[in-house]
Amino acid sequence: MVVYDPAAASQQRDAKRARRPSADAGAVVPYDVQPINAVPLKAIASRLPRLAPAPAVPEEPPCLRRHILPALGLRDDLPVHFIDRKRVTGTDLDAHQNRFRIPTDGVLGRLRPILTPEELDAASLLHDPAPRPRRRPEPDELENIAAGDDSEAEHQEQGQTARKKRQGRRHGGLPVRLVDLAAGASGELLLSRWESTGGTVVKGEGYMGFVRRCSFREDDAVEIWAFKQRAVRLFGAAVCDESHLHLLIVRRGGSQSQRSSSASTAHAKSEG
DNA sequence: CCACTAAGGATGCACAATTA
DNA sequence: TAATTGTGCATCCTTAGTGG
Repeated sequence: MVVYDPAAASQQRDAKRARRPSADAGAVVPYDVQPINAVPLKAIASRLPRLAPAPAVPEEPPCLRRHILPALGLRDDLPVHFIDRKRVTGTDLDAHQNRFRIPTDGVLGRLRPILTPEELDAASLLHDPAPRPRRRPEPDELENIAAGDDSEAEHQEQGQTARKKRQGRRHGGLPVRLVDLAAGASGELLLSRWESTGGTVVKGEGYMGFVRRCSFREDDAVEIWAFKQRAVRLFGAAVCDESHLHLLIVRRGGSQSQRSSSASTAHAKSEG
């Protein structure tokens, strides 16, 4: 097993490309995608919030290239990027929440550099929104919010601080697929960063169905890996098609010893 | 078939708790 | 102390059920 180092791999690919521009299909820059350095990384980096030290890149899941990528119809030599690790929370699995939160550090520091500007834009990750201060609205703002709402006006008359929540904006998102060793790939979900909190989530209709089938449970430690197959054409012929961005969620270690057996079961299931 | 209603799903804001 | 994360819940949307 080789620890995958995206930076080192990138350097190797660059070196290869310099020698043999099209010999290594896995290293070919897709014809219709701007190179990663098209993203104004310097500009982004200068505005990045202070990030925690990047976690050491763990080993790739053993069956990733042998089973998962082929099962998804993807090339087995795709670059796979470690995004981050986190502990699954109750809200990640809550049927009413219907979303999976991605740690901000991983999104900004490791996921964002691998996406094109178009993809970043779709996920609301292209620009860093100015942080909106958390504050209670001024009385005149309350009036505006409550305009046309008699009950709200009554509340104010009663000296209550109750107010209506603003209806959230629909953020849309970047189409992604979540992948789990037990559940396989989800349907098309959306990766999006919220304007209000800057939190990044994967959401969508099929999420809860995916969660019900997946191998992780609340309080499990999981790693998040990302991979995406870019379209490659050779002499006008499609060598491989563009795929969705895939986010692989793998349970690793975990604090719950009783879950280790189910983890191995899930792993064995995916292996077999 | 259409209109109405209720229940549950989907979404994202607000804020408390936690962390660095 | 500021930034980040986790949680509660308001709001809108969709769909199933019901009655005319």
